[in-house]
Amino acid sequence: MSLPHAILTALLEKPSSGLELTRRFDKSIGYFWSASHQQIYRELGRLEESGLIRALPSQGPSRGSKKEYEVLAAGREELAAWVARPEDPRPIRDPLPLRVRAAGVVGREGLASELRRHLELHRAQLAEYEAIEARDFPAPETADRLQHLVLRGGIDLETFWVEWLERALDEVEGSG
Amino acid sequence: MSLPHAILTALLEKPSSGLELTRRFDKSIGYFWSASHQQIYRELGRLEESGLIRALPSQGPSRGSKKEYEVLAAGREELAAWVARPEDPRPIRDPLPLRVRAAGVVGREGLASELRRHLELHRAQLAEYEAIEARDFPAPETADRLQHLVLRGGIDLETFWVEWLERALDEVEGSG
DNA sequence: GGACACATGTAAGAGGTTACATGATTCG
DNA sequence: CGAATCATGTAACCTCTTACATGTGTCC
Repeated sequence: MSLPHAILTALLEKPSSGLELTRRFDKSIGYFWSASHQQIYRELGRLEESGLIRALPSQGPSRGSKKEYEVLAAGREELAAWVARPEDPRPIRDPLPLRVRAAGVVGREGLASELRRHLELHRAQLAEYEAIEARDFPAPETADRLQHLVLRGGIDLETFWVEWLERALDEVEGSG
Repeated sequence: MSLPHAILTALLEKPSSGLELTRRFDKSIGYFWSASHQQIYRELGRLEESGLIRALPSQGPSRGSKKEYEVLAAGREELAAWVARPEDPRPIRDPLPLRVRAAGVVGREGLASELRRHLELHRAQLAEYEAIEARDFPAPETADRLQHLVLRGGIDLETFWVEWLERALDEVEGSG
């Protein structure tokens, strides 16, 4: 039940249309959540129906023409409640370490190239985040500290992957 | 499409029943994948139907009595192919950093206690993994290097969370 | 035989992915 | 007006979660 809250947060930061939200999910929200446009449109419909957001007045048909949403008081309250609501960490599900383990059983053929490919992808993501940090959070800061904290999380998580993949490649190429 | 491959790996390491698999998923497989017993029984059925595994001969009804599975040649081949198959990293979805970001918009009420709770959970998980490492991988090793690598991944990932949560708590308690 | 752990299974529904459908706007 | 892009939406399907159902073996 996190997608609706991710959307509420994004809409509070700035009222937007579905496609704009989709793009923002690809960027900053995407540090820790992702969603396709199909998911977002469906969820916007549900949120509107439950009275947590509303579409800004506009004319024209529903298909094809832009529709902007803003958060209502009930939506802000729901989001504030969610921040404090106890919710356990999600179980982890990442196929890559699983594949490394499988390689230990059935052989390492083809593993190294996949590890290299993933390493490059994570390095690129890390570089992107670091560029964002340099641009948006220069110098000892005063504001937006929580948003910076989330970005640091993204950076540190990508750093973890890069380092783990480097070690994995050492192991696989060194002895395989 | 990773659950079937996780099961194939586990069954190759040791032929097992559904419940035994469930327990092993809670332990070592669980470093990077989790699954409920419902998922596992369903997937075992599918894998058997596709001819990748088979149930070891036994008598008795299907409900209530133990049923062990082993991997067939086709299953081993499928797993080896999966190790080498290009597959992009999964999009990240973690609600906790999202909640931190939401707190930046609607206020930090109740956030610190959730962060503390998660910090304790991750510290406990980290301690558990480190105990496993001390027990199963003492001294400069010779074998099981890939499995150790996966465990190190689990340890480093938990370490990331612990450090990020400590920083987050500093931020939230220090100024909030 | 009652309680309890062991063990397998069914069903409904939410969340996510993939593929496709359709209208509006802009630019050459 | 044709093509590309912007923009919203539908449908089918798969995975995962939650709740429940049912049978077996053991110990008292």
